[in-house]
Amino acid sequence: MLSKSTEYAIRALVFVQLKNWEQKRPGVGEIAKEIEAPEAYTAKILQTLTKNKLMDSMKGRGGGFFFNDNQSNLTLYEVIHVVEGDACFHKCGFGLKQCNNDNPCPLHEQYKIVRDGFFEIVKTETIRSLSEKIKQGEAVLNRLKK
Amino acid sequence: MLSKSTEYAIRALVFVQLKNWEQKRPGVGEIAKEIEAPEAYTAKILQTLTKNKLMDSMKGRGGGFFFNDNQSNLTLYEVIHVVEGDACFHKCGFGLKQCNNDNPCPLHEQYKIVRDGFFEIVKTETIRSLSEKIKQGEAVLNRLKK
DNA sequence: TTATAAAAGGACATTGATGTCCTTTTATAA
DNA sequence: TTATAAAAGGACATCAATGTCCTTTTATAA
Ligand code: FES
Ligand code: FES
Repeated sequence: MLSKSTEYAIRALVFVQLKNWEQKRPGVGEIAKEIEAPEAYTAKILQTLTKNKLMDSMKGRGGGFFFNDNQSNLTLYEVIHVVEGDACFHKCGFGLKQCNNDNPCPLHEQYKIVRDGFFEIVKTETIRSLSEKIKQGEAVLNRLKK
Repeated sequence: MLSKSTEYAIRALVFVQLKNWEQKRPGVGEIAKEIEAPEAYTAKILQTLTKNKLMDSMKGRGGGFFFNDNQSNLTLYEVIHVVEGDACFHKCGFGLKQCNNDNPCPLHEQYKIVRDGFFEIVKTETIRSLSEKIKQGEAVLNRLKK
């Protein structure tokens, strides 16, 4: 399971993408409200994302968050990697110090399949691909009452 | 990913099963050492397990932990349920308040497959099935140097 | 019957994830 | 040029998971 911070990060990035498509650059307050996260905490997460160049930002009047052309097609994996690290893709499901094909724990064969399946998802899906589903009305960004 | 407590619990139960097959009832110290967990913390987890009747114990000289006949074929799911709850089998992978087939988040279709796959594993595998693999030498319980 | 060994249980400590608040920096509008 | 609005950043607060310590209860061996 992803950490709360990572979930916030992904939803924030998707919202920024959607807004960017409308030629807008949302700010912390607007983003926090949309993703239903505390504003100050959201600010920290956005800071991490921009510091790691997953997204860009502008200070001052009319500022906000946005993607530049280098940052299109950001995979979920890259976000996870930056926000919580990628331990979950290597970890032994049974709790051994390292997962090891040649000296497996009794869950290894089955666990590896789900773990690798999740890895495949986050390497394939991008902020853009998720945003497109939402734009097309095939999925939702939040459960806020209209 | 399972919590550390759950991992300790599962490995502890497997060790108890293996020892029971040798007509022995291990104590906290022996269990903690085998699963490479702090002794006092292990004691707490074992307490939770016995309080919830996943395992039995005897106090006093010659005491220790063991399974009785009602407790054979304990699924990993039951252990997870008792130790950390089963939120991870229901949670939305994108962080929405609830996962909902009819109003899906943009990760829903793919995530559900992985989540349900893991659920299937923990509903199928039991403390006994894992222990058997170890007994047969097909898998290991720890990475302790011999 | 008593000493001992073991689990049970209560209280507290540490740590990392999450969350808050306030100050500093910077870009823009007036 | 100055006031303002916005992100960046530092310091601190809270909470749950993890971990520790000590006392109480209980079963058994001597
Ligand atoms: S060794 Fe446990 S999952 Fe690979
Ligand atoms: S709604 Fe997100 S996983 Fe089902």
